[in-house]
Amino acid sequence: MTSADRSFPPVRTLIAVADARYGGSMDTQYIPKNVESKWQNNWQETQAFRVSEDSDKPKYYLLEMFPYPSGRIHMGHVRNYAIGDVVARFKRMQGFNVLHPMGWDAFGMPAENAAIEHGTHPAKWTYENIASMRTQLKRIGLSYDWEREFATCDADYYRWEQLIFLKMLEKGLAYKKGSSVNWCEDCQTVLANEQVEDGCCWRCHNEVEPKQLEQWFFKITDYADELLDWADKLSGWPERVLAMQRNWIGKSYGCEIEFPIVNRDDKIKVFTTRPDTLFGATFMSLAPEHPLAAGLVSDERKAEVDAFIAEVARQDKVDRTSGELEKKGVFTGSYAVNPVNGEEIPIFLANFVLMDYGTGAVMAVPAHDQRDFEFARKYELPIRIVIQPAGDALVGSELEEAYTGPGLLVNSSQFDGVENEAAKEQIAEFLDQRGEGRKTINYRLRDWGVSRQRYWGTPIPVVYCDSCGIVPVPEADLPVLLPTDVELTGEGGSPLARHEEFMRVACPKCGQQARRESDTFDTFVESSWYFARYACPAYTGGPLDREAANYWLPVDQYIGGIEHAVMHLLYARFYTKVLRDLGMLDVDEPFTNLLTQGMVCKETQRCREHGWLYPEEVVDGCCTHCSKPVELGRTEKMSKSKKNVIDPNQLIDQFGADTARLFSLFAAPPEKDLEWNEQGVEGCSRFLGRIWRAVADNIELISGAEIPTEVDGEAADLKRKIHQTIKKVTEDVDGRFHFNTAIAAVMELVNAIYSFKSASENPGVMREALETVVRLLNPFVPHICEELWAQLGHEQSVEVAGWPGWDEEALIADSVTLVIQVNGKVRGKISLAVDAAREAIEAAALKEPNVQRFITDKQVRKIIVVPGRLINIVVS
RNA sequence: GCGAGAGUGGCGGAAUUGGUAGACGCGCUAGAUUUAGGAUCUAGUGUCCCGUGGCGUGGGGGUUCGAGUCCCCCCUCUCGCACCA
Repeated sequence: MTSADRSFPPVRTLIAVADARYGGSMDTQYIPKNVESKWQNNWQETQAFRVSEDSDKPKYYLLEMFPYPSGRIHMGHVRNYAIGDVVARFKRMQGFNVLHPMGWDAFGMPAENAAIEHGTHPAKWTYENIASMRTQLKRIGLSYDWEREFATCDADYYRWEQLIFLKMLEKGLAYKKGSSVNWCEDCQTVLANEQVEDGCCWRCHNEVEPKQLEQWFFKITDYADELLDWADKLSGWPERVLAMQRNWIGKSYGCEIEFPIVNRDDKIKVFTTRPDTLFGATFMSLAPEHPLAAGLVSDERKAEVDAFIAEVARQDKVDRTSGELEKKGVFTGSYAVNPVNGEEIPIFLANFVLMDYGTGAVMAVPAHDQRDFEFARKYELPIRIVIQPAGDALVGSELEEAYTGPGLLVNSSQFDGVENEAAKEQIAEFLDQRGEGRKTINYRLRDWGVSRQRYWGTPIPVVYCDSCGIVPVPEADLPVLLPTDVELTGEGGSPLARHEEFMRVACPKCGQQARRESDTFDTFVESSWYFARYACPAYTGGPLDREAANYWLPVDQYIGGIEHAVMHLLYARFYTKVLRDLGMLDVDEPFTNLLTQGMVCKETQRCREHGWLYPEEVVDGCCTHCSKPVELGRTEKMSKSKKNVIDPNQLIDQFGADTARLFSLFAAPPEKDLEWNEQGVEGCSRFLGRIWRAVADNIELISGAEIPTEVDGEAADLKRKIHQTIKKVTEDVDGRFHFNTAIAAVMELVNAIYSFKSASENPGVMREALETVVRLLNPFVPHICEELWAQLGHEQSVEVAGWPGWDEEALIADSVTLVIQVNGKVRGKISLAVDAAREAIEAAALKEPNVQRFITDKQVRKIIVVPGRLINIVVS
């Protein structure tokens, strides 16, 4: 790739303009406050970041995960949006038509809780928070197209979500069923499986309990295979996110086998991935909640079994699935028949069998499954070897642990001697022919439960009629508006259910009095398609203007936190495929590239008497309340509870947005955790002051200077450094997101500017150096760069000037320093002409006095010359 | 247990294909300037005896002229999943 295609604008004419605007002088002191408000106003007035589809430039859609409008931005937001803004500004300077929108994930519980606590209406609370956060975001100087902003609680947004739901209902992708769901008593609502972490609510960490309820579900399981297959094609995603999603989908190949129950006209279905071990099944284990469990219990065993069921029910889900739990069970008194050998095996209930995986029933093969093995030993059940590893002869009674490796089948009648992998197929085939089983694929993934028993969300647009049953709200009647006059007390279930006027509705089908659905959607539904709506936020003809959506989508780069690896990112992928299949969109996947940024961390500080302390409560290592020395704690994610937080607003007041951005980008690469450090912030502030002074000190000197193409001596070195820096920064930013090293490279260039002694003889090169610094840093610290660019005499925004290209010619040095090694150890350095012949290089290296010391009296066996780098003299 | 990633100065972090380990910043030391400064500038700063030099990227082995980087074994840490049948 060559460069220099974007040459610097003719300097003299622009200087005249600059003189007119600035009178040829500039403040010697950098005052961020003045600079930043000036340029923020300028961007707003000129609508600098507005985009539309009608452009000759290639499109680039950059998106950061939109925030929940809590009312205050935190450092995590600053980091996330600073990273995004670098990419947006960089791509724009590179000549892309960049869509960079922002909006609000505005439905959700905090608004409702605020209403319950303080009596403010969720809508008022939310929109006021949005207004305040918008102001805060604008202070960071982010280059959003604010014209596209929307909040998901806008009826103009959620009405289309309701329409998509109706279409999903038509296609059978949305359905209602009664089942055991995850109930969070604290949040007074149901949660999807993805939203339960270690048995606790992802939001409030309260323990989740099972509850039998009728709920709406989205058929994400229909897309399990596609979601899984595409996980292999998303090369722009971090491997760990894909791994988490694959894991969550949990596809496993196996066999469903039916075991008739002795003396009953019923069968128990089990799922197994090991049909090859079927002849080794010596008992069966059922989940205590299994629907057949109660019916299987003989009278004399009833008391014992009931006690066991009650005991398991008392255990919470965390313990139940911990793996540490002792395997326990109880015999039901009933027997099942192994379909392949007619053997009658006892049926147990076991605490480790989960109702929500597979069929809730397991054929137990103790010889070849560790859990069954432990269970069998405890209850003295037979252990029968059916797979023998090569060169070994296992004996069931002598086994110390289950054998799960490969081998040949034994004790398996007609399958004896078959290799076990092949036997999986053969036994499945055998069962299938006899109608006793079939090959199946089992998924861990469950359908997405989307009903929420809360007020502040999108109303689910259906009506319940005594005669007609579930009736969808006709499209023409959308939106089903969320009523504003509700009473929020936090008690007595969903507030909507108590709202008579909302609930009472005529059945759209028969006209009889009916009632509305009082549940609202999970707020993850809104965030599953907002990125598509940004393509056409004002479109009134449907959820998506297909043309606009197809122009912008997919999102080229998505940036956000890892905490959404499974929830939001899986739902958004699912929704994209649904929208595609509904004919609203033509893309398969929403996000081509994903960057998951690390957390913002800070050291914690604690006073023995006053507990955790905010940074401002500590002066000279002592607590401001009691003057006792403060204990330093671990570096942890910034959180209010540990008080190790930095308020972005205060930070910007003190140092300016550019410094806040610069530190967020410089202190660590984006995907790693960032450790906040006050002195590091000061260092960044100092660096900006250094650039400002470099321009101010030279502004008169370089006024009117042309950028030369041919220079020599020290000026040639500086010119080479300029172009090396352009190359380095371009390569670091473009696709690699190595912002920290890109900034370091510019710092080196600034250091070179300070060391440049012959500026007065070479004002043109000085100009080139300063202008390059400004252009390269613009994506990182745009306010100061816009200001300096104007001070340097340019009329238009530095973004218009574009991203600088490098000149390959300027990279070439006349001479090059080569390291001389003897046996791989550095013994000297020589400077030689770039085009020096190999013989000359070798000769020069051997002549070096210090090299001589290490090779005299030795035999030179070999000389390795790595052009431009080093010479290694091998001696013995 | 499975999966992903990491281990480099006092600290945050560099080293893109095997080629000068420690770029850049913080901190620290000294000097200059200043009424003073937590401002600015200059120089130094992995470690070991002063220096020529020796040692040094979690530990041990290997490949190579040459290894932070490649291969084998081991240790530690972080994150995710986990009685998944």
